[in-house]
Amino acid sequence: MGRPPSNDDSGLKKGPWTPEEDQKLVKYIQKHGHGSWRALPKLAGLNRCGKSCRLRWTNYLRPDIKRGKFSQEEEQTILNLHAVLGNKWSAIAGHLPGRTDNEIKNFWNTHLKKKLIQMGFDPMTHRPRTDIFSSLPHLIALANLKELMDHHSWEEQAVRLQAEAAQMATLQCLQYLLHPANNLNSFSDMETINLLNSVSSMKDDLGLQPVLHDDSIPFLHLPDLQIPCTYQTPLNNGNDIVQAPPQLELTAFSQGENSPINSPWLASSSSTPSPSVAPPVTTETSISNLGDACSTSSFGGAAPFAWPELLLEYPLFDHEIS
DNA sequence: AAGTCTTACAACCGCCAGCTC
DNA sequence: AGAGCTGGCGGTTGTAAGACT
Repeated sequence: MGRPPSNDDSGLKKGPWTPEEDQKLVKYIQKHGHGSWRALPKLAGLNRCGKSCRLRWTNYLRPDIKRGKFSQEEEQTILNLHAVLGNKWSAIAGHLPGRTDNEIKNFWNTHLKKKLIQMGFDPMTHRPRTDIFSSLPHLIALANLKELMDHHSWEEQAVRLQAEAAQMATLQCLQYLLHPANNLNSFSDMETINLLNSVSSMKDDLGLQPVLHDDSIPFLHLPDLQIPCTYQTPLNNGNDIVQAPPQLELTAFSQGENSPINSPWLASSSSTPSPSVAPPVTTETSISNLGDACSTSSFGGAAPFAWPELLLEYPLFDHEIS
């Protein structure tokens, strides 16, 4: 791996390091310390620039470097720290003894970033992406197809895929709404509309039939979770849609329950219509048994994850998507 | 078996902050 | 004050190795 040996304009060697060069560098630093990196190459008998020597030492040759695969614990630490620190690789590396910023950066770019995207989270904000609902069934179907083909009929596969996609999308939707950063009162009209459209199109894409609730409420019926949605769209009536926001009402029901379960969260989350917005966005959300929903779904458990403001849980796939 | 695509990661590049003179 | 130097950092590149067709 790496690059072919080459020399820059000043005749200094570039590209991958040979074992002999490594040996010279290690020997010199062990005996004298690195001192001035600029002066080191000449003193150590290397035809390299000081910067190249420093990188080779700090990223590869340093004796305290831990090599090999990242453990689950390290992976979780990186996720947690990245949510707080962002791409501050050196700061993250400071919390992982023996790991270099370069190694963590590479691991992030090749593994964790993709993993978050596949789970439907924005790797930069660590928040659920609201634009992925329509593609979820496809993603999950790809992940499950091979395994399922070995054991089930196409009809069974279709039913299971629909259920899993619906659960996943629902959980992400609810987690997004639950996140304190998504202050429901501060939802922009377009965000709310997009969210509703996502839920609505998800329902359509999955072929789930709405069940009428109270004769008027489109009721998205999911295997473990039920979400009644009342909304008015597009409400434009010839006016700008932005001036006529929809009304969103989401209530989570636990499996087997006929009525929503009261939760402390509900009391603190009910929004009061803001007088400054006319007509106001009125959004009420109650969530219960989110943990149950996780455990009864096929996500394979949940791993604790620290949002900057709150400890939430990322539902983890029990399988890799390739 | 051969060609193509994807993944992993070492190494490079450019920018910037801090220090010295 | 500001020019030059140095080291550190994050982003990007290039390619070997493995996977896939």
